[in-house]
Amino acid sequence: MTTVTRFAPSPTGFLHIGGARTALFNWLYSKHTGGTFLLRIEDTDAERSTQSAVDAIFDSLQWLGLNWDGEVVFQSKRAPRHREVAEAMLAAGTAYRCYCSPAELEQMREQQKAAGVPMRYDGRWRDRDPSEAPAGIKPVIRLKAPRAGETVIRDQVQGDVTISNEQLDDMVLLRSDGSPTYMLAVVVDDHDMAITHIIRGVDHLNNAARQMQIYQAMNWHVPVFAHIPLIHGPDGAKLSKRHGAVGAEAYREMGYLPEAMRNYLARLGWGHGDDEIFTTEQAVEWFDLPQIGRSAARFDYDKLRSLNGHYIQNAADERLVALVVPRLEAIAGRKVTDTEVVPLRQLMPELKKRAKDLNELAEGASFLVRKRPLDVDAKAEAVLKPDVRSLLGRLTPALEGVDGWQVPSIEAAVRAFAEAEARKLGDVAQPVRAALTGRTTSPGVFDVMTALGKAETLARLRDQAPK
RNA sequence: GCUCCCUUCGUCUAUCGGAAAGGACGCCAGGUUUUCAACCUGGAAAGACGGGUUCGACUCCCGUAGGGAGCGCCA
Repeated sequence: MTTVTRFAPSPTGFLHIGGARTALFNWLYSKHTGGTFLLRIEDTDAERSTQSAVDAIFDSLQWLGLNWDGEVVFQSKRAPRHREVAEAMLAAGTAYRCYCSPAELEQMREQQKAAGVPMRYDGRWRDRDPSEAPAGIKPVIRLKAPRAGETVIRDQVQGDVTISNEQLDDMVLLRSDGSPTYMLAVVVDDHDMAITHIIRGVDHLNNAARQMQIYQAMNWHVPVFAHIPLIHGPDGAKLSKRHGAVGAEAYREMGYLPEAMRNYLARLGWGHGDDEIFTTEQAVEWFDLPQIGRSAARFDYDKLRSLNGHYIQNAADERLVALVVPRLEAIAGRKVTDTEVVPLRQLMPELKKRAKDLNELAEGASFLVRKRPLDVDAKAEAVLKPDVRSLLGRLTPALEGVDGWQVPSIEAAVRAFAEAEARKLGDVAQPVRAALTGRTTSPGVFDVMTALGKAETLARLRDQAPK
């Protein structure tokens, strides 16, 4: 049997980072088993669903490289089929009409709460004759759930979870306006889409029991369940807006590489021995359901950044150049010219060692596109003391005579200068860095000087030398 | 309130009845260096608590505490 997995988000906002991981796990499992990965948009809540959220989901999944197979299924378009199943259940006697008003149900719940008993629909219309139906009330259709026995979910992650059927009430399948509820819709869609494995967050674990009752009522084959733990914020609390970036697209903006996200997310709640850094191909090869942990994991930015730094270091220079140029343009407030891209490309091997995200990479390269006189940050300013500035003043003439302007010739000249000044090389190099980049961190100064060219180098040095 | 789930270094995790409880991030120290970074070496750091079961428990069972999820004509 080939496996069919699915990712089924509701389009009520951006793609949550937990949702991204759920999608990743489904994707990995389908690839691992050579199966199919489907996407279904659960947009039955017309009130909260938006087109922009749908677009954001597509966009984020594509960015993460989690491509789905076949056509996207929109749940809202399947309402007639959901209704059809509800009618079939009615006909089969596994569902019934309930004429309770919302107010009546509210009252019932309050009484139950006051009495300290579980809040559940008491089944008052379960065996009542429809002829007793009050006029003017449009009924809902409820599942005639088994009242005795128990429902056990054989979960690949959580193990066997047994829930007494007494805990489960007769849930609404079809609302009074004829629209299907989520519970009905998921089951019907998963069945119709021939989903074999349902991998989703544990927040659906309790739902799984109710859904199983629908499968059983319809005599449908029950798919394999795997309920994965949730991701919490760094503080251990449920991930929410106040944690900042919770949408996948925010991570793209923050300069994370999709392969780093995949690696990090895969490692959150799943593991393969001591392996920390692995390719997506390896993840596909190794991924399996039983290896998924049962406890919630906290989102650790430091570890993500560390991984991202690793992937940046190993990324092709050309790719990084392309990713960084727009960010450089944002910093410079103008287009980056083709001639400026040349030194950027040249310095990329050194630049990328010093960045944990694309924004840091752009910041590190920004001296290449900044105009003179350079803005100098506080740390660099601290380096440029008066005596250091006069030192730079003396260095400039020494550099003017350098022929060839390549690393060896520049280095020879600077070393000779340092020696003549009875200074260590570092005493000269650090001020030069500060003057040329306005920062205290950069690639090697000789590389920077070569990239900048002789004229620009001398000009920037003179800018910082005493007048 | 009721039901279900979870609990190993600060964080992510390995362990699947017998190990000095391993790795990674972060942190600290050292090395290298032209600064920072990268890189290399070393270090501190964990089985929530209490009972069992067993010759022997991080591993199995029970309880307590803490955390999470669910209990809608939301998804």
